[in-house]
Amino acid sequence: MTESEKKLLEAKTQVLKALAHPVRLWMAEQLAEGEKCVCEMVEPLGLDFSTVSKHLSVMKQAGIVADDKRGKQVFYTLKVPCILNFMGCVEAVLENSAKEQACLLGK
Amino acid sequence: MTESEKKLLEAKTQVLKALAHPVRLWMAEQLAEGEKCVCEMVEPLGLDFSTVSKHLSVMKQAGIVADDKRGKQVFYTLKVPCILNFMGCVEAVLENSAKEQACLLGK
DNA sequence: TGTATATTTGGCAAAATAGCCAAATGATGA
DNA sequence: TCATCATTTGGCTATTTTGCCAAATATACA
Repeated sequence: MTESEKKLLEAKTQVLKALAHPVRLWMAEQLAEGEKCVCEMVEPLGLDFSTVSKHLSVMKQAGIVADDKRGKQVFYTLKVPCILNFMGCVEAVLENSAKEQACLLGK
Repeated sequence: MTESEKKLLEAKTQVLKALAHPVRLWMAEQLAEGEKCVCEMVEPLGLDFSTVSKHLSVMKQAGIVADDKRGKQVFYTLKVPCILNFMGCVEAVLENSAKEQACLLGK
């Protein structure tokens, strides 16, 4: 593996990591429906404001979301909706696993 | 957020986490080209046999690979090729970020 | 200018993850 | 059966990630 292949791999990984957390995945799903400000996400998540902000900054760093400051609030949008197409695949994995589980139990 | 929504979110996250590591992503890409035994991946990665095995077990647990023991070797296959469609989206994110970076530097 | 509101940043402790080594398991063939 | 090879598991430390608190920033408005 060359150094540049390694670099590319790390870069891709960073994007994946930005989604690979329950809070951030939830945020991505929320943002898929339209922009939201930080304050709108704090309460449903039941987390500290600073924690929510940090999660959003991880996603921003990864290039998945964009922020837009308007007045006192900051609105986030999903930059790459194709990310959510992927969730169909992830759900297929889960259904598959559930089926296998059921099959094992049936024996 | 209900308890079952939380459960679903965690399950999806587990699938994403299984890909969100350079070593595991590399493995997934390799397996996309066809089955491989553990021993074939150890050397290119330059990691301990046990480390490679553990990474594969994370992916197996997540339901994205299957293992098949034949003789002394264990062969792994990618169960869900749609996972790699997603990488197109991830690459789009990276290109986007690169473009923005270039734009900022150009100013 | 001062105050209140929304958000980010720095710092810290707790939890999760990664990778190595050594030991255990499992299959093959002498 | 014994020795060997491929792999997995257990256990340990080092690193990374998470989430809270407190403090800093930024904006609007009195």
